[in-house]
Amino acid sequence: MYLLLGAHPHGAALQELTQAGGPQPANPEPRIIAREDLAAVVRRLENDRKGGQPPRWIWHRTQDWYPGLLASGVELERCYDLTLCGNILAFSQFTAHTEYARTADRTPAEDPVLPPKTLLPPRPPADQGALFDEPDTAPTPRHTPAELRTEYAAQQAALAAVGPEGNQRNRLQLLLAAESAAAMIAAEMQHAGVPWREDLHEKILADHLGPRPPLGHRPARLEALAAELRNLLNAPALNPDSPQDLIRALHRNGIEVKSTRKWELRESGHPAIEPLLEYKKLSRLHTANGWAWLDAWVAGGRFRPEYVVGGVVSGRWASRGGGALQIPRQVRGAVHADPGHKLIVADASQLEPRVLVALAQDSVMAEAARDQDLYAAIAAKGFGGDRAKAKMALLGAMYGATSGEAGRLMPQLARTYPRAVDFVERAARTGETGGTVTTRLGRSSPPPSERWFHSQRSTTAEEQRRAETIARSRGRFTRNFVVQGSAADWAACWLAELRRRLRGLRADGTPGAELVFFLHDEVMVHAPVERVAACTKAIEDAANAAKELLFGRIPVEFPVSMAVVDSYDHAK
DNA sequence: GTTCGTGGCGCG
DNA sequence: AAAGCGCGCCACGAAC
Repeated sequence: MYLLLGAHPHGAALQELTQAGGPQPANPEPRIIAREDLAAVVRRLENDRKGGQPPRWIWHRTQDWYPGLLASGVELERCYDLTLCGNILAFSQFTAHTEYARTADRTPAEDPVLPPKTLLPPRPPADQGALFDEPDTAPTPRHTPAELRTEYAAQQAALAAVGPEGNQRNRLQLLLAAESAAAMIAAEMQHAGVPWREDLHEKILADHLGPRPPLGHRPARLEALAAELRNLLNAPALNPDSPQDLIRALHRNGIEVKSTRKWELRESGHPAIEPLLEYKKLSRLHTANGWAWLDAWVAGGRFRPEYVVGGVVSGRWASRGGGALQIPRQVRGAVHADPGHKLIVADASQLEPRVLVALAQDSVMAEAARDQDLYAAIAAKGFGGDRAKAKMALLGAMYGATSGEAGRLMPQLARTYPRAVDFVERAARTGETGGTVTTRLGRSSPPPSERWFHSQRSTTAEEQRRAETIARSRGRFTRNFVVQGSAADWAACWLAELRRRLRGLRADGTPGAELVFFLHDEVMVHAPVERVAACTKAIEDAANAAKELLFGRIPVEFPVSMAVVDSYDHAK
């Protein structure tokens, strides 16, 4: 059963579709549901399960509906996010020949997520005066069931037009399902929150920085270091937070650095360098994850960031608020399981190189990828057992290193693994010449920038050199895009499969395990101790399922390393 | 006054 | 030792 959930001034407008492919409404007139009844109605429809399957909820954006439903205690099984799926279909090479992609708005959006094309123009309010007369009235509905149906039909038509070759239609369909599931998971994780012990966080801050300072003041430890720096650098008014101020003071003391980056500062043996690096480290803790951060982002023992699915062109998630995807190691001790619970921290080991092996079908590298430690296996084969070298070479190949040690190692890597290296090289050439590359499941890179097109028309030698720089930069982007993006495809399937299994575990109604955090190739599950074993199995099974969904049965392992801990800082 | 670009650094 | 991908956030300081 497919249910369209559209906006309506009174709450929502609901319409049932007779079948997936034929988007004909079962009820010609949408059912209007008052805002206060919505959660109850949705819950009833979700549990109705005609034919065993729960409905698939089709809506403009998961973020518009699902957080409110979760707040009312309603969890849903599946949805179709028209915005996220429309964005994929508008750009995918698999659908490039379709009407949908041809007429899509290709202007780079301010918003990372493009609205689907048929939903684009927000209609002006019918009556401007009403805004003032009835300030509590909901805004004019922008997406009626009819509009949603039109958009859904357009997207399904685009999908149906994908040829069967290379299994492209199935892959794209899988990506749309995984992306929609990801949108639900993001909302659910925000709803659940990361278990965060404020007392432990405050202890970390006090240990490093001293007691909490009055508003607008430096903590004691930072103030002391600043005083020491002013003294050592003979700069009584120095503000170490100002790079300009700082670099002038360093120069006056004969420390000839071009920037204040820490790797450059470490070169100098001046006695001021050590306290300066210490200052920078602690200052970072204070400003990024200090008391102000705690006040702003942690409440009721949970950290609740907003995740932005589709926020990165490669398909990775972004986040808004609280720097959720950059929780520094320093404060991970504050992430702590509730009594009677454990944190299961699972990490897909060396995901990107393994994805590269599978993409390139490099059977020689696949041998190394059957090993738990892929880098060590590669080192044994071509780098005289030097694991660090092997790792640097492989990362360099995926990132497009040209100089330095990584650059020098490239020929060595190419000799042993020509297929894998050739795969990323081809992606780079495609990008340099303005082409598009595509992930395993069909997410394509955006078209070249204005700057790239403009540079193509260069005439002078100087302009041509700049054009080459711009082209190489895009080559590095597309080179990395295929690997990072396909890894994101894998991770989305992993998450969706894991979510399904965790839902199964709590189907009996007992309190279950919750997905509480996701970071590119890592998930965190907060589970009652008696559920830990079932959860670790679910995580493993989900990883295997993701591999098969993407690549079928291939002789490449995607091992998951897991830690069952009370505290996040004990993982890894 | 606010907005925006930059340098720096955290994460993968 | 320090280059090569993707992000978000902070403080600063110039531009508006």
